[in-house]
Amino acid sequence: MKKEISQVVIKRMPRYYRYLGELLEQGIERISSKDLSDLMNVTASQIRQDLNNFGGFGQQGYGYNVPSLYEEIGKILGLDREHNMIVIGAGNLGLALASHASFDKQGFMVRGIFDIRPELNGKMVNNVSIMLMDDLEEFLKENKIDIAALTVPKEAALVSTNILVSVGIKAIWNFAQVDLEVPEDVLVQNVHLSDSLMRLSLNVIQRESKKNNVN
Amino acid sequence: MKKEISQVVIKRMPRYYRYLGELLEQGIERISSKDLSDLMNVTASQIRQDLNNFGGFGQQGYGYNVPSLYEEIGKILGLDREHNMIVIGAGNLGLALASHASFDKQGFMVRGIFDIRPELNGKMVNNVSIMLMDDLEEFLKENKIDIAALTVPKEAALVSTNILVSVGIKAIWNFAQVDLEVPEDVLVQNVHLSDSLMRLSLNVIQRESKKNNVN
DNA sequence: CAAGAATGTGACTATATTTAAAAAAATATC
DNA sequence: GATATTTTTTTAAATATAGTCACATTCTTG
Repeated sequence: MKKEISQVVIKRMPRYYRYLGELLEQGIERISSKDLSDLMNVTASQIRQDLNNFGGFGQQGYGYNVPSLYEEIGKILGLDREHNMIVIGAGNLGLALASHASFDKQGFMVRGIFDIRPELNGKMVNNVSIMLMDDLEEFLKENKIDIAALTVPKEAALVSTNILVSVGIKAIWNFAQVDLEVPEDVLVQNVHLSDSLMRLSLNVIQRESKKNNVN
Repeated sequence: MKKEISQVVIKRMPRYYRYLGELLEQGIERISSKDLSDLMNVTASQIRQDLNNFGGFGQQGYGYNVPSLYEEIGKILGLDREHNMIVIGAGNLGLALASHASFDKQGFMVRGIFDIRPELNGKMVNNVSIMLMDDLEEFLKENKIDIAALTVPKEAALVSTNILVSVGIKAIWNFAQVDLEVPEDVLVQNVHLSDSLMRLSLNVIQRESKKNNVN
């Protein structure tokens, strides 16, 4: 029986990967959980426990081998394979995602961009062509797409989601300001920018009121 | 003695605000925590407890008044005031933030965009002018800016952060792939898009391996 | 081969969430 | 119009989850 890995742990994995990548660039061969914890401002035991969810990558008396741990976490994150992506919405946000170099590098390949505006049809962005929303369904039937990024307004997002789900897409990266309703086997990863900004604002206010408070 | 509000609670507040906004649009006057919980797929007790962190907004036997709760949560999130923002980086992502209509509506006003590329200097985006990075420091001294959004590469983000901090900016909305080091009184809200995408990827893999597992 | 280093793991503590009990307000009933 | 009943929030207690600590075990290294 495999234990389910909790979302809090999953959330931390990309950050480990990022720091390991930097250590790798610096040519550092080994690192202890203690040294990594100092670098990342988390406890060493959390690092050890997080990693142990996926396996024992360290070695007593030695620590962790940077190149090998980097590779292992990469595998855990699925960066050892290619992911075929499409972007729905050719606005600034959609274009930003489609032309983001580091996604390519990590194996997330944008295979198409879709928009409702006819004047954009056929335009190329970063070697990927913009197509019409009307062509989405057929495109999805002809190409094996793993992930769809939604960068369209609320209503359009709901319509698009129905198409995506009906064609069998299993992962949606949602930037629209709405919670998508999808079948159980479809994963949705939300990036609610407004929510994030409001959180920042709330924290600012909390900070202020705390400061003004006679403690 | 005021109890500190935990980040998990803060994270949920914008979502409540979003749903309350939709109820308001639909002209719904009152709602019980139970009905809201069905709508939002969280437990009713969590809603009540979350809201009670900020005050008693409900009424026994009645539930919550939608317009008034919407307004109260708005205040909590700081949407009753104007926030002056700048965007650093006039790439697609920066432009997306600068031209995002709903930020304006919620009181987050973009007052300037900064970029290193001289050819963009003076261009207008959504009634806001693009300025040179060299002019950033002076601009910040002459204008009261509350929030700076960082949409530049790693190295540029670190340089910009130093300027921002030195001039006294207290809130940074960070889209760069790096953890910023700032004094204790400066708040950083990270939006790590790559991390988010990797998390989606990891979850997809987890889902797959679970499916293939003989349980 | 022995001393030191650092992981992996189980026990403990803290935090977060849910359930349960109590209190208050609104509506129904006489 | 007073009283009983229902609704639903509050407050408190219990459970579940997450994070930390500490140590026995294992590996490295001189």
